[in-house]
Order: sequence, then C-alpha cells, then structure tokens
Amino acid sequence: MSDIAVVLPDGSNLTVPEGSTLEDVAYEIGPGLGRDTVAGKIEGELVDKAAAVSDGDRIEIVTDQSDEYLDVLRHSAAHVFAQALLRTHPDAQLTIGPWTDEGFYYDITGVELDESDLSAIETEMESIVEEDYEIERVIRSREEAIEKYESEPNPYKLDILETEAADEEEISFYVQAEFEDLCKGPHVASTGKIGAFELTNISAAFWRGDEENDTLTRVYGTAFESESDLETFRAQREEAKERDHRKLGSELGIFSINETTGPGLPLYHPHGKRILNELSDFAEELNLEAGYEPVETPHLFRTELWKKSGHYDNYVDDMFLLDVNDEEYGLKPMNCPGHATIFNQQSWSYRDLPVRYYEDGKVYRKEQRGELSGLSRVWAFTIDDGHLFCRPDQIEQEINLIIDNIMTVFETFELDAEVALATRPEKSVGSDEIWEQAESQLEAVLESGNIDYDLEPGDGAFYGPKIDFAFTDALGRKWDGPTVQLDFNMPDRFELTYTGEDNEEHQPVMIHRALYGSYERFLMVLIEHFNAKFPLWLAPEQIRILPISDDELGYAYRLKNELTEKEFRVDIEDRSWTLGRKIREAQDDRVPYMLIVGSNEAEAGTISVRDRKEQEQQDVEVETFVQHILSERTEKRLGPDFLD
RNA sequence: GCCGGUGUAGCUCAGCUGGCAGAGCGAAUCCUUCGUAAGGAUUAGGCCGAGGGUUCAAAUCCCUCCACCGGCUCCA
Repeated sequence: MSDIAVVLPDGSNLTVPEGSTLEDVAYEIGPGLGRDTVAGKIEGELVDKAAAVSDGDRIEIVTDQSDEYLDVLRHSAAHVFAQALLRTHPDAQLTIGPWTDEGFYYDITGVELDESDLSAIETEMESIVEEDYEIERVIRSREEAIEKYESEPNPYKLDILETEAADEEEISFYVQAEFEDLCKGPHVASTGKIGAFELTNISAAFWRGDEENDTLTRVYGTAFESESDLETFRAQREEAKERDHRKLGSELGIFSINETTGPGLPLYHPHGKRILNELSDFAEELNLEAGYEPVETPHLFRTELWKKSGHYDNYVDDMFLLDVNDEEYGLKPMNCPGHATIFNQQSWSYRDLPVRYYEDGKVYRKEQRGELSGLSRVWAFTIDDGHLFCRPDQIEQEINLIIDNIMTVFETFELDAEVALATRPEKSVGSDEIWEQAESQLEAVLESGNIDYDLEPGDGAFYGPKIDFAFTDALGRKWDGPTVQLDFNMPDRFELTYTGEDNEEHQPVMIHRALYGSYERFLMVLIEHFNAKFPLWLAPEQIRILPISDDELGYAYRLKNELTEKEFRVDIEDRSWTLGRKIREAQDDRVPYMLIVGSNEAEAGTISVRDRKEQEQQDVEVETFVQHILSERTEKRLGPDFLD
C-alpha cells in the first residue's frame, strides 16, 4: 500500500498509509492524541474521526480541548433531544438537527409541540445523559437506509439520501441505545459528555428554508460542557434582554411604535431626536470633509421615475404606491434615482468628477409584516445616503475615502468591523471588463488598507460588486452595517454622461454608500452596544443638576444657564425627593454627569460631581469641570471620564 | 407572507374549571427640605387589543381581524 501525505495545522507534512482515517493520523502523531481524538477537520470541514484522509489534505484533530469540540457536543445534544422526543412523542418525524453558533436545533414534524412540552422532554434528556449511552457510528448500505426511511416513512430523510448523500454508497448512522439517526457526524463518545443543556425555544422553519416547502417545527436548544458555562450563557442572554433597544427605547423616551399610527413606523421622542441630530451632524461633518454636497429630495415621486430606475420592475412589491388624480406616485424606497436625476440636470466635464451628493433620505419599504421588529426592521427609515459619480479610474481613490470614513465611524463608537467583498452574481448587468476592473479595484483597496475581509462570491448586487460592513457590538453580536456598492446599471438607465478629455461622451460609475446604514438600525445597535450609556456627545441628557434642597434651586439655575450657554443638554431635578432618590433616578436614566449642589457648594460656588460609573468628587471648580467636558464632547470620548 | 406564542391601568404582571376587574411601580395632591441608588399619606387611572358569536351571565369559551414577541424566508 502506498503512502500519502497530509498537512498538519503547523504546516508540516505527515506521511501516513493510504486509507488512513483521521484517528489513525492522530495515533501516528502520538498515542495520547489518538486516544483523545473526538473528531477532526479536513480542509476546514468538521468530520468524524473515522473519515478517510486523502493525499494533500490539510487536516486538524479535534479533542475535547479544541474550539470545535463545543460544536460536536451540541450536535450530540441535538441527538439526545431527538431520542428524548421519540420516547415522549413516538409519532414525531425527524428531519435535520445541526449545531449552530449558539447551540443546536432539530427540525421535526408529525407532532404538535408547544413550550409546555419542553420540560418533559428535558427531563427525558436528563436521564439519557445520565445513562451515558455510547454513541456509535454505524455504516449501512444505501439500500438499507432507503428501505428504513421508506418503511417509516420519512420523506425528509429520503430527500437527504437523494441529495446530500446521493453519491455515498456507505451511509453513516449514529446509534445510541434504541435511537439511531441518519447523520454524517461527528459526535462525542457518549451521551454523558453533555455536561449541561437547555431547550430554549420552539418555532417554525421551512424544509430546506424554502417557503414553498413544508413547515416544520423547530426546537432550539443549547449545550455546554459544564453547568457553569450554561450559567454564563444564561447571564449573557439576560444581559441582552436588559439591553433590548425596544425596552430601553420606551423607558428612556427615545422612540415608540404605536399601533394606531402604524406598524414599522417609529415615532422619535425628544431624547431620540437629540441622538439622531448628533449622529446626523457627525455624518455631515465627515461628508463635508470628504467633498460631498448636501442635497434634498422629496419622499414621493411619479412612478415614471421608478420605471426608469428599474425599481418598478424589480421592487414594486415592496413599494407604497399612491393614486393622485389618476396618476401613479410611489414613496421612495431608495434615494439613488433622485440623486441621479439631479446629476443629470447639467452637463459635466471629466474635470468635474467625482461629483458627490448626500442626503439623510427617508425611504419607505413595505417589508413583510412578520419581519417588522423594533428599529431593526421598519417600513420608514432614514439612510445617511451618499451617491457619487466618478470616472472608472477614480474608483479606487473614492472607495478608499469612503472606507476611511466608515472606519472612523467604527472607531468612534468602538464597534468592531467585519468586512466582506461580495462579487458578481449569476444574474448581472454590465460588461465582463468593467466587473473585473471594479472587483479588482475593490480588492486592491481592501488589500492596501490591510483590511481583513471575507470573500462572498456571487453575493454582489446585480448592478455591481459591493463591500459589506458588519458591526460587532459589546456583547459580541453581529449586525448588518454600512455598505459600499458600485453601480453600472443606474448610469446606463439614466443615461448619465460626462465629456472626457477626448471630447467624447463617457459613462460615469455610480457609487452608493452609507456610513451608518440606516439611522434606525444604527441607533438600535448603539442602544444595545452601549446599554444606552451613550458617550457624552450623544447622550440626550448630558448633565442633571441635583439640588439637595429647594434652597439651592437658584444656584442650580445659574449653573444650568452657564452650561446651556456652552450648548450642553442640562436638566434640574427639582422634585421634592431625597438625594438618594434623585441619584437613583439619574443613574437609571443613564445621565453621564450628576452635579450635586447643597449649601456648601452654593456658598463656595463649586459643585460635587458624580458620574454614572458611581465615581464622585466634591469641591470641584465649575470652570475645571466645564473645560473637561468641552474636550470630552469635542473628542467624542466614550467617557464619562472627568473622574477617572 | 408562513409556523408558534402573547395582548388586562402609563410600565411590569395576578385574575383557575364563566359569576362585582386586582397588586407593585409610575402619576397627581398634601406632608417632608433631606448629603450620595427608592421618605410618608391620600387620590385618580381600565370598553380586559378590535369586531362578531355561545350563554341568564364572557377578561375567561368559540370565530374573524389587528398588533406585538420568538423563529423561518427576505433585507438597511
């Protein structure tokens, strides 16, 4: 038998006999590792330790010390769930049950389940874990497998055999006690390895994610090696719930969504509008510096425009249409056609380009009802929308400028960025040449900026490639963020031109970009990221003055005037509460700075400063404090840091 | 849009197999003028999401809508 070579994670080659499995490879490396092997990875894909390796494969061994071990464990937990389910609900049919980032799920059918059923299933799972059944990989022939699922019958498993496993003659099953499941693995050695688990949720899913297919019941759960890991998970979930922007948004007077005024149509309260204004000013500052010209377009256009732009053909289902004197109008779902129309009102020289327009443009998209949720999915939202028109040779420089600004935004809020380059999809417009040029320019920008990015082949828009940015917030959650999109379609449809050096007409490239994405979604991310403890410059109420008694009200008002003159947002707590109560309320309202003034301060002309981080200092000169917060605000520091 | 769940006071929630709509917080008024995370008393607040039905009687049972929540699919 001849030998083959596999590539280990450190880059070295290991020679093993042909036909070796991952487990064999592990024993080859060392007997300890061999014994500890749970699963492995071949070319990055998590597989059973019994998987055969081929010449040149990059492989990894997974033990209970590996990051991937948790995925394996959760996959097994899904099986334990399925086993318990079949014990308590013998009529249930299994479909698929993979692991996820958060845990696992199993899609099932044939039973009616609601949340009250879960605890009984959990109890059964407990005993399966306690019994510590060995989990065995069993190979059956294709015929055997088909026969099994034809007799049950289980059309979903048959479907899997005919699609994913179509080329396999040896079908792997995993067996624990009386339970067996068609599954490619991998799994832990026995059910007892699952230290802690919980069924978290029950919902619905479509078979293979297609709404044309059957609706299945999906049970979500999670599993960990230890009870303490599960406790940590629960604590994080609680924390996320506490930070929910819908809860904080109404508690703190930021926004509300009212049943009478309509779904997906947020109403911004004064505190919300203050935050939006600050965000808008910040974007404007960056945009003006980058050479953008503010423009403004109405919320409503004749559908003639939407026919010209292509939205009427491709997007009409998501548009709000109105009949006005027998003429059809549509609320704008995007700002680009308006901006393209402005560009087209005059003739341009190659010297004029790039032309950059931007607008905080409110758009309306009639999304599916079931999608609406807080500020993350709404019908009416505002994009800090910029469109620029440039020559093909300017793409790289322009994209660089945009990315700089987007990165400034991420840095200002201390959000981490994840970047993806989405390339040409199957259905697209524009020549091969221009696509190749555009994609390579985007790539060059990312490479030269030393930006880590994922490639998402075929994920671009039909009119051009794009760079997508995602925010990772303080709790490690990922949110869709701004995008930069090249567009070869709109210039064509609007017959945009400029006169080149050669005195010929040329077509400019259009770039769509936003720094925040939409204000709605960005505000949501900020509320949850900061737990509504906004940096001073963003905080809707920056300072609250707490007089000890009514005797200090006069001094409090003089202080307030002084700070208001410097354009700080200041309130006085003048209710007849105890100081403790006033502090508690200010703390709950997440006000960055509290100024406590009693008779001592009023006489000395000083203040006691307390911040929401529970730091405190007495006898502070007002001027010292003002100088500090001026710089804290200007520099957009996260703070409050006067007392640090 | 699809599946499941939930709608009771401004907020958080009790209210069982039908029989007089409740609590805490908040609000208002009064007392208290207070030194670092909730001072006290009193009062007001509800077409029980909307419409229809069953019943002597419906917050409670049934039907249809609407909204919200958790997912699926889609997206900023």
